[in-house]
Amino acid sequence: MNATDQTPSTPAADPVEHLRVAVRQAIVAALGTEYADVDPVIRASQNPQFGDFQANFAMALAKSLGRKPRDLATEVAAAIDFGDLADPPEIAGPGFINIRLKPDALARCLEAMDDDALGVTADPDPHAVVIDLCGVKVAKELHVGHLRATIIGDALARIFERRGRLVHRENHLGDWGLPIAMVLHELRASGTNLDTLQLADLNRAYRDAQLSARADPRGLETALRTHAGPHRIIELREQNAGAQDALDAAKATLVRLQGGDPELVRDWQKLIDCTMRSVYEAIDLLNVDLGPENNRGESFYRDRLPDVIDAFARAGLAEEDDGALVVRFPDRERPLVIRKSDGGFLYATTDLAAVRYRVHELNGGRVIYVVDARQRDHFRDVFDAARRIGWDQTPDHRTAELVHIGFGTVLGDDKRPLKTRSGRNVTLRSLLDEAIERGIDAVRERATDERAPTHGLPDAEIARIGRAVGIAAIKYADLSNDLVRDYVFDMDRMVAFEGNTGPYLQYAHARTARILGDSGLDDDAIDDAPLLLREPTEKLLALALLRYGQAVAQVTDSLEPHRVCTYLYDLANAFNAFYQQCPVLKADDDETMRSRLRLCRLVRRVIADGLNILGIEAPDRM
RNA sequence: GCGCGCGUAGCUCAAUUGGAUAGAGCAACGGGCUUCGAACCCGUAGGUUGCAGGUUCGAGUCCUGCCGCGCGCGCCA
Repeated sequence: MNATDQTPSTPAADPVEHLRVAVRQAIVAALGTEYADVDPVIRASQNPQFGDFQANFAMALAKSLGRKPRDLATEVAAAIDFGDLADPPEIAGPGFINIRLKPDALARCLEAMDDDALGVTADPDPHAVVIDLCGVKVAKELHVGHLRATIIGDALARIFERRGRLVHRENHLGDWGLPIAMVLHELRASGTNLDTLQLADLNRAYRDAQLSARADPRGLETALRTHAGPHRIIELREQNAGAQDALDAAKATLVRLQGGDPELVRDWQKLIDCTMRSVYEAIDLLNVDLGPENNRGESFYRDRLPDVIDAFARAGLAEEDDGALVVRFPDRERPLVIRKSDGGFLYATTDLAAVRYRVHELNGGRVIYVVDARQRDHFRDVFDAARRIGWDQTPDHRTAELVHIGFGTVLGDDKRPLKTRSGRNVTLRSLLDEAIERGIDAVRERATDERAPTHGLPDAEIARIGRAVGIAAIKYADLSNDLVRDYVFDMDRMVAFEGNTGPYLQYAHARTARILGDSGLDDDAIDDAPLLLREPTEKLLALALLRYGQAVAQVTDSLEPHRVCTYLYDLANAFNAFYQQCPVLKADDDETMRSRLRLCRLVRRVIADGLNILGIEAPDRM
């Protein structure tokens, strides 16, 4: 059920909608029908002294009318009829119109919100949302960078799905370039049994392949210039020659692979299978919705690449330069190379084929790339090239939005990109294992308290909850700050469970679950309990709950998941304040108790739903 | 050199997309459990939002110029 299914007699959940209608009518009444399109700019007030909501249209509108904003606000305010929705508005400052909801109206909105939709409106746009996420490189173990590309993409996908959009999660595997061929060649040359291939073999082969192909022409130059001993010079010459041999061998392997050599293709598939086995282990721990059905890697586009080149050539958008084919842009120096001088294709070619596929064949109205910020220039080039050739036009002639979400780097406490002590990339798995261990420790420690509902639980259950807590800590820490910024990875802070953290939200959720469980009442007994919002904390909690739908809608618009985090943190704060001040099971009378239980149930649903769209679990106890 | 991004409390981060007195958490200090879970709540203190101009009723947010840090800069992905 969603908002659009509601009968007209049911008041919509969001008071902002009601206020918008009323203020708009007042604007028309005061100024005339030609102002019917003016946005009343209804916002939740930040400070209770300015009411619950405010209408901020007057200042900008007065400017265009050449009038004093305060006079205009006064005039419109006099024409506002909020009926039994709100008290008569007050004018403040330069022309703010402050609005205070009547308690009954607040309760009615909240009751209208108390269904499966929870105030989240459906987005009727029939176009798909395509999300490029994860970014697995075959034969390479996942590291910290993949954490962000995976969980941010998954969270966005969930949020769009929550609003009813069709989402395509695209795992654009790096499965078709020279690096893969190098590893493949290395494995075959070393006689590794590919049927028992392990991640460690892949890691080793990847490293060896990189090493043996690394030429050192500069070292040779230096050696010659500084008249190094003949021994050293011979050594370097051999290394360079060896590197060239290794590269040639890898290229030959690539050519055979691309030519469809059955044996090589079979081995190549084994490489992918091995890589993906470890990827799915991590994905599974992370509670991310991604499977084989989401794989559409570089190899998928290989047959479409010649056509990309032809299309650009036919459209007169590409030109030859030093034997390469490039697309030039009027506003920047560097062109986009779409075909190498040796006739080979590049990642830009593949990306262009992917844009076309995603818009034309998947009918994507928004194509979102969750890839780290360093590739910003690359995607700008690719998107601009795609637009110039018209590949951003959906089959029904709508202009698709192509957007790169360039997230920042995960830093260590030295403010440098996170590395191990020995300077290696930190594997995702090691990060997750530590988070899980810390989560389990915390839950186990907590369970020693006799009052804790986890007291006496079997160890396997403690471990299950601890895993959810540890993963929540790590994911929430990542999702809760602005994507574009780098952030410092600090496990201690994440698992401290204080402040704006995943476990803090899980705790608030567990509190509601405990109360509801202890009440002994089933849903029927709460369903139509009248909501009595008498205490200040009850009212603030109600206002916080009502903002949920807007918080979700905002993220499908801005593509900033951290706003849902901030919202949930505010809600949990409001709940904890309410919890502190208002006894629920020990309320003075039965009516109050049932009202407060209903509030708890709503909080529980919103937190669980909010965490779910972030890909975070909400255990009933912890 | 050119391009892009980022500078907010001692530390880690927010700021409803241009709105009122810039808010949280940590660290510091003070208060609250014989009552639903204290992983909590309430309070005190902490700021020239890198600097300088500009736009306007109003700027952390937009524009210009500096400073600092990071990233990128044709045939790797």
